[in-house]
Amino acid sequence: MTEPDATAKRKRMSSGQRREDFITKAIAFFAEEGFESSTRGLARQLGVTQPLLYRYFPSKDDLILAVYDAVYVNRWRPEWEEILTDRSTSVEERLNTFYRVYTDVIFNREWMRIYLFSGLKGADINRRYMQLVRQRILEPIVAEARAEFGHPPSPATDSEIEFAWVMHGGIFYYGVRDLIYDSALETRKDRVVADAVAAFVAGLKIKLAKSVEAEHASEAQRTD
Amino acid sequence: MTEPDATAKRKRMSSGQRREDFITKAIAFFAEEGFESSTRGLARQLGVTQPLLYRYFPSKDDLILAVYDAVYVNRWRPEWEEILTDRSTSVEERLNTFYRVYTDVIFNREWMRIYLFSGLKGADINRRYMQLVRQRILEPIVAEARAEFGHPPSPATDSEIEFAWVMHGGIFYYGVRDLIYDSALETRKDRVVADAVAAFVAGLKIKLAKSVEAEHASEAQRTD
DNA sequence: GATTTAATTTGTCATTCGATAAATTAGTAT
DNA sequence: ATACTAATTTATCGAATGACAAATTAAATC
Repeated sequence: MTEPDATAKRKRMSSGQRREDFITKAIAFFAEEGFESSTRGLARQLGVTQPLLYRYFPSKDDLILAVYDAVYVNRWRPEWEEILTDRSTSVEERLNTFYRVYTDVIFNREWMRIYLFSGLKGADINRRYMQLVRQRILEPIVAEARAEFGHPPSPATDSEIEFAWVMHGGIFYYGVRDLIYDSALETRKDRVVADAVAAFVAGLKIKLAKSVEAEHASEAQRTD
Repeated sequence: MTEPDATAKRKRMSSGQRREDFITKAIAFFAEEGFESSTRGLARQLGVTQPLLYRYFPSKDDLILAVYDAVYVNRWRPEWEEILTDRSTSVEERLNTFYRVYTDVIFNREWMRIYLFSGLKGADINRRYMQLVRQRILEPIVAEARAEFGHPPSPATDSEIEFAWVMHGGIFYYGVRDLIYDSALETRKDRVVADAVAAFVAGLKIKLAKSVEAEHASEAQRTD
């Protein structure tokens, strides 16, 4: 439709290339139209007939699983975890660096809409993804902050992780507002992230200090 | 299915009652199954035949519009805005009170899933809702904070509103994690809100002070 | 109890859906 | 050029979809 289709009939791709092409374009298609959209509509965008899809994927659901894999698994960068634990800079700086590169990956219409659609279709995939975020991102963040603030390295409490989740979710939701609703006011992403990170770091410092206080108090009078 | 259907054939509702009943149950149905689900499936849950729906709503889309109205318009409470501007207590306390009652309304699976589904179906309704949140909730919050911190009452900057959005979005996303993904760690809602609010208030105080600094500096040397 | 009104169901339509089988055709090896 | 292989299309199935028209039936009115 938009493309002039240079080689009028550019048929016969190799099996591997075609499969990759299908997945790439299926991501774009499902991101816009949702997973309930027809395989015929997808085939139209692929410039191919609908039954051909079934030579590469046994069923529509299998194609969707391949899409999940391409988005959630393949786009995850192990370096992210290294950024957060590199103690040559402050936690605040590391958080800014991390969210800069992390949002470079997830702040695009495709990723976000696939994420939202998949979450509504069935919570499992998103739950798994959120567990990954928790273990690989939020737990290290809290642990590193504890260390920097001079607290003993005990496992993060649920309440602390949840506090990190609120920052993370706030930044994520900023992306949703910007990329899905075109409603972001401040478009300088790095500035929004910097403000959120600064508030989180300062907030966590206070929160950790308070929990130490509370612990001392309860230790003194043996009360919960 | 779950209900034993007490009055085996409880037919003939009044037009008004039936319409209300349809909308109420359509909210629950579409929240679970999505707006693409069939009118026959909905009719089954209503204990009624499918064509009857078309005596009350000209089309499926009209029914969906009625659902939007019931969720977004009818559940909005004007008192919310009063809570935020009641200067007999601190801004932090007001924010805690507000988010307590606000989340009492929107933190339920139905509301949240309808919100997410409608946002993916077409951004308009959600954009309108977000504009309402901005004008009636976030603008007042920033204005009240400015006043409490002794700043002159100038209109909130985009960056300040965005900062408030990040708190709001963080709290919202906490609800999503809790109610849609069953993945909230800290289930004491009020505690999560209190932490988020405290970090926001402290963060905004610093942010406002910084922007005053920057303004003075630029005034002194006539530079942007 | 007969009549009227309006709520509800039965029956049906043209489309669209995911999926399969069989026919075709492009590219490669001989 | 011929034969073979694999990519792709054509044709088609049964089920499900939104919507409409006509028949039915419960409840209100007389």
